[in-house]
Amino acid sequence: MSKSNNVYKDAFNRGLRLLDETRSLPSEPELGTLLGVSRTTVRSILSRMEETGLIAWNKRNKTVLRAPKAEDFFPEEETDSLAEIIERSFMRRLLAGGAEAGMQINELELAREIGVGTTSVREFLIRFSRFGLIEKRRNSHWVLKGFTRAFALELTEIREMFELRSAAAFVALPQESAVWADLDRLEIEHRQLASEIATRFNEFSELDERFHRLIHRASHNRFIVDFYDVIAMIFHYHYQWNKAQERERNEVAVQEHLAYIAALKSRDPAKVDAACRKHLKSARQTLLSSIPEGRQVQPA
Amino acid sequence: MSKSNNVYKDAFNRGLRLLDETRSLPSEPELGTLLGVSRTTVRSILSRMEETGLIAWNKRNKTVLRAPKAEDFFPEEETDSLAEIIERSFMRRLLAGGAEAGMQINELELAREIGVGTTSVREFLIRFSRFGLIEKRRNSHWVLKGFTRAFALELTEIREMFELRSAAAFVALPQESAVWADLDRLEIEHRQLASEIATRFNEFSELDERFHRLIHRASHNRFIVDFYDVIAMIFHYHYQWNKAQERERNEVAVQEHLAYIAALKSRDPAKVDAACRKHLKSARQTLLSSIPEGRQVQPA
DNA sequence: AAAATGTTTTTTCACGATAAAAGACATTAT
DNA sequence: ATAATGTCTTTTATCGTGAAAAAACATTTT
Repeated sequence: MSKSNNVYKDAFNRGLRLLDETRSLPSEPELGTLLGVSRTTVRSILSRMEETGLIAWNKRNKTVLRAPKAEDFFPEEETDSLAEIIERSFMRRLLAGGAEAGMQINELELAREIGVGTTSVREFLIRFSRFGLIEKRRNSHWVLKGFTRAFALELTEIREMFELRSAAAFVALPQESAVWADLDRLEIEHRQLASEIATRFNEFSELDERFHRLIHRASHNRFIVDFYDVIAMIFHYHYQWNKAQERERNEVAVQEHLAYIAALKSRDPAKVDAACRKHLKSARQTLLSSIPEGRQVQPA
Repeated sequence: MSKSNNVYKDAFNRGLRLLDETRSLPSEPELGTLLGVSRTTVRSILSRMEETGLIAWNKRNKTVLRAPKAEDFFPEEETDSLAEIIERSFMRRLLAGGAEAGMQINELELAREIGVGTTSVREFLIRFSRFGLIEKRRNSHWVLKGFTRAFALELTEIREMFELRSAAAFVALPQESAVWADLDRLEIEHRQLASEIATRFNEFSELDERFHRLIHRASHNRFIVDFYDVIAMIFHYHYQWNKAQERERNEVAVQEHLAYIAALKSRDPAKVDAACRKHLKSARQTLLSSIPEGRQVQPA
């Protein structure tokens, strides 16, 4: 098996959802941009849709014959890219098992365990190394640095520098800038979420990421924008493993975001700075409190 | 050819230089740590040294028979790792030829041109992507973002944030910290270089890197420390291609460093901040002035 | 002529295989 | 008993290969 066709399968599944909405599908190039794949893949998708009786396909005519059923979809797990599979496996090991700092990482073993080639694992590790959790010994193995308190502190230090600067840049943007409309939309979403927080609290992390990315983008600095990938990754896995007080935490965070948004809209740098600092401080606390390890010195 | 033995060749060359200094070589493990390679490689080296009559080797006895001659060394170009070869080729193309932003990068073409496998090129590009000069399109090619004025500004913005913070952390280090001795040593090297600047000006960039890395390390933040790799890489290639006023530039920079060092030694945060800002400002100017592109708007 | 479809070529992604290098284990020397 | 040497095993670095996917080119349709 030299390359899985997950791109095709994933696009096919997404393509199925389009069938509900229309009587006939658009042109191949159009479908390509819509699904984010090449025409080659679009044609494979259309072929299968024809074969399984979903559409009648004759050149430009792609008539929808029936609505897709559950069995028309490819199974979810077949639509993931290898990189995603490796990342999940790796993070599970890292967060679940004994992920002690200093432990060495074996490419071959990882590859065998996950059931993939070594090249894919190597490439994953190289990409992953920018998160600062692993490090390569020249001509030798990788070393796990560990998801430690030190790591969290270093991460949040940079985060705070970058976000304060981005927030300051944000308020300096002209009124015509599209970000203000984006911010208004996010504010509405926040208010909706706040009013239904009891049931929808688990939707917060996605909203959180979008909100912070919007702010970081105002820096117009690729290094700042890219750094948010590190934060997002950590928070993503962190929240999957630490569900303690999730509802309460998110409830607080939503309110902080609303205050932050209000400060941004006031365009008063001092208010923004204060609201931003307040939110970042509690975000830091949340992260730190989930990392045990901070062996307190016992008072004598 | 599945893997070049450049590790062996490079270590062999370095091993040859040890022969000048002693009458007999130390134990295999000791040589291993000295040369930074495994015992396996050490033994290959010793074998060859024996074969070519450089040493007599019998178990623990490794007697030096003669001094190494020029022809004993492996050619320099055979000691480079593939990654170094690829990086150089890539940077040459990027800085020399038409490196227009938006241009797409072709893995296969690059691999063919350099004469290496695609895997190595892929891995290089992934590693290189953290420098912010290229970007991957999902399931598709890489895109060159270009070494533009915008890039230089974004880079220096982060550099300045990080270095100011590191310098502030530096002065807060206790007197017992080893960094103060390191700083003293660097100061001496700076003074020596300053006094012979007319002939040794090209040695500055190496000293520059060591100095700034020392300061960044005081941040105790892996993201700050790692970011210096980006700066070092850019400056490294930048200086290879822009030799205009090299002597004058370096002369100024050495003096700025000395003032900066004096400020650090004074342990006065305000002075440090001022000296740091001054130096970073001129470093930024130097970098910016070498990037043409800043198409001036012609006065009407 | 512009945009779609049909066809062919090229590139990316991922694998297994192999030599270099590291590492582990067994044996011998101080 | 410790530390070296000798030997064997495992892992890393790199390549060539082939299928998936993209891209380029040619042809047809509106």
